[in-house]
Amino acid sequence: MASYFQNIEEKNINSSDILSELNPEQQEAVEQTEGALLVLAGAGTGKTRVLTTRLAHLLKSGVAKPHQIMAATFTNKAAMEMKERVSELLGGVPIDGWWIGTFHSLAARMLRQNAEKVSLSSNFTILDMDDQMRLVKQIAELEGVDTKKFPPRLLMSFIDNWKNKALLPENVSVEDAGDAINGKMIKIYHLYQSRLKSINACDFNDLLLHMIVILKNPEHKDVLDLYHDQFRYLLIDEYQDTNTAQYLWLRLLAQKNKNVCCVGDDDQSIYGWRGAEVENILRFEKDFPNAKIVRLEQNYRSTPQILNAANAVISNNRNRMGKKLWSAGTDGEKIHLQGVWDGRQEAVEISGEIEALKQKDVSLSNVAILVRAGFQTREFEERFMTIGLPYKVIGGPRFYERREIRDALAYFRLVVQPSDDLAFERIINTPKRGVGSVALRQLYEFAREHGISLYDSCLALTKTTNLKPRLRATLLELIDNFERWRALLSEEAHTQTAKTILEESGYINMWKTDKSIEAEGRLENLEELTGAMAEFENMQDFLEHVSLVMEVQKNTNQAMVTIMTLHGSKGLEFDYVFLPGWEEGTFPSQRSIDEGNLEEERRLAYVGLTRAKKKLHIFHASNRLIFGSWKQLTPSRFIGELPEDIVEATSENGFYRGHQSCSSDSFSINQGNSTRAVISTTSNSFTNNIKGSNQVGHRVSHTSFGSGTIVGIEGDKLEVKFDRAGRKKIMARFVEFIT
DNA sequence: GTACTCTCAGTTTTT
DNA sequence: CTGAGAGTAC
Repeated sequence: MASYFQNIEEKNINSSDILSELNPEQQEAVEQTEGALLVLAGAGTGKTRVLTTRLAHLLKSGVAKPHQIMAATFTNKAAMEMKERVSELLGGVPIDGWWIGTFHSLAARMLRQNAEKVSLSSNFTILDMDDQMRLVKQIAELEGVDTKKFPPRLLMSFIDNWKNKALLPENVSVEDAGDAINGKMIKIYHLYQSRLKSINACDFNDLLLHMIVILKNPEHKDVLDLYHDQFRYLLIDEYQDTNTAQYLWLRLLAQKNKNVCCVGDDDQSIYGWRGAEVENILRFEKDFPNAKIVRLEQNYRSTPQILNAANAVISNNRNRMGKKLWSAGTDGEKIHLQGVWDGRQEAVEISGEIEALKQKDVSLSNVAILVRAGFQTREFEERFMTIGLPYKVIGGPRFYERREIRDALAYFRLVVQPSDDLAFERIINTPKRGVGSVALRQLYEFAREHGISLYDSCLALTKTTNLKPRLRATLLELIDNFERWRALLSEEAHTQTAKTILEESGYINMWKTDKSIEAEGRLENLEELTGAMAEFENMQDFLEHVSLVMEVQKNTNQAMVTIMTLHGSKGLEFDYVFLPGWEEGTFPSQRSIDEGNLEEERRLAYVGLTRAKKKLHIFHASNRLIFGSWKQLTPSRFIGELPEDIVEATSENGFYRGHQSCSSDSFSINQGNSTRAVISTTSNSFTNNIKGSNQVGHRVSHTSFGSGTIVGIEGDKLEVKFDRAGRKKIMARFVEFIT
């Protein structure tokens, strides 16, 4: 560790150089190195920068050595950026091994050092959501719970909520559990936890939870003492997003030295549903009586118009600490507000705007589309694909969640960790080798009876004659393979072994012989997987990375439009930001309206608005296809909260003007057992929903009506007789119904 | 044990 | 509309 310190000394950088770029308030926050400090800062005020600079300053001024500082962030991206920036500030020192990372990765690292204290071994597996669901489902079924009525998702959400609050099964009060799942939920939680231990695994929340248990246990006071001695300084980003478990963990670590620096913004608290407690920010002064609070309100990111809009919207929230962002800038364009007919037109208009920006030599990497929910990205993807506009969807279907990747990982996991029953189950019959549900049940029963893992059951049963000869031979071969692969792992490069495993298990071949279109892509993904592995020293490290970092870094130099959720956009900024789908039910989402959780939703709007540096475009559609049926929508209440004088509203097709909700341009149809409709073929936003040729007698299908037959053509109008009664609402503007 | 067809429920947001 | 899971026929 001393070598890091020397490196920093050798670099010829002054403390004052580090600080020179900051304003007085920011400097104050950076320079106070002793005691507790809360930086309350609005969007775009450089709060993360303060945190990063403070870290560099602690090192540069010689107050601390790298391993004495722990910096926690919520996303891997934020952690990586912090590392890069710190390294840069210190003149390019290597930052490997420093305690900068996400809450989960830091806790995981600690837990590996202490796993045996919660009866795990240090090579425990970290389960992903899919594994968690399958596990809880199995348990529920064994307990006779109807998993149709109580889906695993729901069961898991009970457990997650308790874990977010740092409640162990024995601490969940009966009142807390209520009569959840007929009073069985606590028992399921108990069983879930013991099952995790028996397969030597943790879920995400356990990483923190186990550490809290250890640090709180007087028997392990030595562990707490050790960390107290080591971590002299704690730095926490996005403090408003901490849940109770994270809060307790931090407090345990901080209680001796009390050198804590948190930065946060109560207006950007958007993770309440994940257990985040904004109260943690409010409680800060109580937890650390001499805490100093620095407020940052000068925004360096956005134009006055954008700030104005953000301030206006967020001021409708009652429950906030209150702060008002200001900017020294004066120039800026009005906010562009546009109503469109439907989701398709929304995509068309936005792609048009982006093309226009491109004409003006704006780099596409400065443009983002921020949506409320993942499904909204689809319409844009289709449009961008059609017109060939480069784009990337962040947080879409994730690399490590793809089927082939999860299968491959299950093989690797089982090699490293034979007790991983979930991995075993996943690959035992993939590729198909005649070990179906019957065989699996037999293994299961044996495993339960003897309290051992499925792999060990395999091992034991193949030594007996209890299995059918064919099955026995198959399993023997498989075990033999696994033992060999495990041995290989310590002999040769892990990337080589990985390839061998996929090859010899027949997995690669399974996709090579698959005739479906995706097969080729899957093989490419597998290549990419083994490629990504090379960056890690061994298989164990790689698997850890995979479970904590779901995203794979794709380095591409092409500038692309970013499409992502509002949640994913926190902490980022773009020159041009498009905010589609500002309708009641879309944003704010129906769920948050139903649950009366509009303040968090409004904070989300605030986050979205404040991502923009130069210009904001807000869109809302009158009609949207939801679950395959058309729904009419009214503009979001948040639109009404924008100050009129900074908004420039435009509309296409003349069906929407200004801030009022759009008129009812639709009606429902239901005429016996079939529907006849005349459809205008010149209206592209409607006829794009029709598939088929335009000749009398030909069949067509419509996204809303289903299929029908063309009975007449006149000019640009088609008369179609649909097979069944239309039960959907349709736009009267483009369709007339024949009575 | 596998492959195909049918029904039904589901859309927030994520480490 | 789509995907998962169940049910059915080989």
